[in-house]
Amino acid sequence: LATAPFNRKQTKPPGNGSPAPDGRERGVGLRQVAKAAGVSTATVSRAINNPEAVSQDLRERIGAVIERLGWVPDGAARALATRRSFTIGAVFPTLTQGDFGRAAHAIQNELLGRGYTLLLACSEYDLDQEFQQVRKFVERGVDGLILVGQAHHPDLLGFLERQKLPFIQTFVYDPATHGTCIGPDNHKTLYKLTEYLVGLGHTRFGVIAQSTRNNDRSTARLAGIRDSLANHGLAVRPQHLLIGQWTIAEGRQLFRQMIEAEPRPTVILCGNAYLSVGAMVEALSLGIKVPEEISIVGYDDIEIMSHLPVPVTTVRVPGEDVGTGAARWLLARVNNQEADVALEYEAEIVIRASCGPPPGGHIVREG
Amino acid sequence: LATAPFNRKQTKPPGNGSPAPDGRERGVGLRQVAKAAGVSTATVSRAINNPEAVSQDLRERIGAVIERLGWVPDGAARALATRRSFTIGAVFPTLTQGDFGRAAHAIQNELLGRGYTLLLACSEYDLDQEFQQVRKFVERGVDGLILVGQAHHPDLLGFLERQKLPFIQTFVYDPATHGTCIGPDNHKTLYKLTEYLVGLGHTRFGVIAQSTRNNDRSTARLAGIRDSLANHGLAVRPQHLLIGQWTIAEGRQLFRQMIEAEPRPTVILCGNAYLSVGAMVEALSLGIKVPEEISIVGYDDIEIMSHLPVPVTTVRVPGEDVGTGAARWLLARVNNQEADVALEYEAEIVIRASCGPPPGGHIVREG
DNA sequence: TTGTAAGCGTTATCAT
DNA sequence: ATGATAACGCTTACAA
Repeated sequence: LATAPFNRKQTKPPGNGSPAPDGRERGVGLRQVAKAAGVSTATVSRAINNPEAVSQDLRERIGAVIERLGWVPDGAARALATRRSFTIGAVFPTLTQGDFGRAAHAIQNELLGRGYTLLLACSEYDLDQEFQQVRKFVERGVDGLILVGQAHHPDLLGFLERQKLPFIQTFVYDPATHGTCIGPDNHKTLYKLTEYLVGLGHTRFGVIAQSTRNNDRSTARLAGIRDSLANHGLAVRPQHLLIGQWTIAEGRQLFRQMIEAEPRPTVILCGNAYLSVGAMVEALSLGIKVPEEISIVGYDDIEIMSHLPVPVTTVRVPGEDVGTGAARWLLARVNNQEADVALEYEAEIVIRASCGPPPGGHIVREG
Repeated sequence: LATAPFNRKQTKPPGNGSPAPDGRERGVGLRQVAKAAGVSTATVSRAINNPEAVSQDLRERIGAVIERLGWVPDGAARALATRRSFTIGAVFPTLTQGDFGRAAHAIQNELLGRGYTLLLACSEYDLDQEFQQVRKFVERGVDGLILVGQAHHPDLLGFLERQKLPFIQTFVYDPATHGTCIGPDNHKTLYKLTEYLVGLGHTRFGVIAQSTRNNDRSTARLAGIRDSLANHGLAVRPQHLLIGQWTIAEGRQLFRQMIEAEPRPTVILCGNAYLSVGAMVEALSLGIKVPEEISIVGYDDIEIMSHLPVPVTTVRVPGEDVGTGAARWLLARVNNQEADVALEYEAEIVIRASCGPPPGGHIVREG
């Protein structure tokens, strides 16, 4: 039935062929340009996509006509014909967080320079929403996809697999999954940071973490802390593990809660910049001396952290580099080229005044 | 020549017609779905775009097949056929500034709920870059465009005009251009704010403004300040007008410069949140009492401003509302409907501890 | 309600 | 170097 062939070309209404089927004056298109320049559509197409293949003379004439008519090529038609959209999609949990904003910027710059457009969306840390955004992007025909982290909707990766869509997961690096991720090794980073703090003599660690629900990076960081502490026979007490989101207000409130715990921790590790700023600000307003009475460290570096009365020690994730690297790597994949990009980006521990030895503590170094 | 008709349909290579031209197994498409469901492509198309027009039976069968085959409709083809992309483009100067970030979020939510996708780009306050981004968006076939401010590349508006592309300019409202803009009236807002400060008794106004180059909102705000002051026979002294960008570091530096001016201003108006935070932080670190010795006010409200030891008085622009309104208004235009949206959004003056009467000053009230 | 087939505005493959 | 024309994958009259 529906598979039957049908070749009755004669059925076509009279005046036909390819160009200008009837008298309708649609907006300017390739055909109008071609006609006005007295050449074929193929030549105009070549003139813009592969100028060298067209004679100097024609190239100029066509350029002039395009200018005069104000023609803008139709991306949809082009995408349909080439099966490529020259578009890359990126889904971030949020854009208002320091390193994501920096990365988005870097990605856009990198893509722009190579003729690609970036489609940007926010998932608000919601896996379903992320999946939905990704589907949208796939429908829009993106040539590649940039995601954050490795925790996704259970169907997401399979979906991308079936669509044969190149993608890269950013802000994560795990040797075990080399080739799919780009960013810092979250576990290693917090392991190092914790080692440093243990080295200062700290023994009671408070953690104000971002929720690990739908956030594998947060999970990895927590594991890094735990593994380091375990090395020294230490652990985070239950009452010293608090969960927050991304506001200064929460940071303040959780800090207050933390210092009332028994025993009081000697240092507080915060899951992101806002929580740490909140903790710092609250300490200030309570008149608690940092780092003399308690040390505070953050994660991610936003400008205010270095301008507070007691600047906050933190981890600086090279968001720009991660973004640029992700874009480069992805474009290489999209074009079946070899990608010459680093996949692991070391996060830097930025030591500022907010951490020191524990109160009454003594430096204990392994060795 | 190129205008000659050509009707030699017979030239076509053998096996043709419309569907499955040859044996190639391309990815799943509408045709594969139709074939698998034993219906025509038209029916499948209707089943997804206009389900009511298809019998219950078929609708379910088709849905199952789509699911099984994992078909994702091709947006480019759809856009080509419908002449619509269900895509809206937005170009912001930056995303890392409070109100823009909020607006972007709001726009995205509004669009998502109505089946549109948002394309987001940053111009970095550069008019050429803005124009370039807009051109890209037009090529991508956006159905509408969201811009910030009224200052654009000289050819931009004409370009949009010729493309007959609906657009709206956000974060500006000027009764003179009603119908093209949505946001607060920048002139009015700073006029009001200045009146308030004059009312507190201030006479020497320092201004740390954002550059007015390529920034009509900044220009309007400056004019608002000047007009209000003129009403009282006052003016901003040249040495009291400093220009910055958007970093806390600059705010600090310019604050230092400002308080060394002769005479010292009694109040400093900052062009954005970061400059005001910088000023506040610098005052703190210099031990200058705010507001006793000098008052500080900002523009735009970011969380940290209310958490500093002396919270900063500022103007809160309803970025979410502006974004939502802009999206609604634009979609209405795109669909030739009446837009039932407010175009002026009053900015709110958020009074906090950072401003008070001038040192040794007395309250002077007009009237 | 369902099917047929003509576009949508490009690109790309052939010829010439 | 240039021209003719068949796709590209979908929507949508129009027909049945």
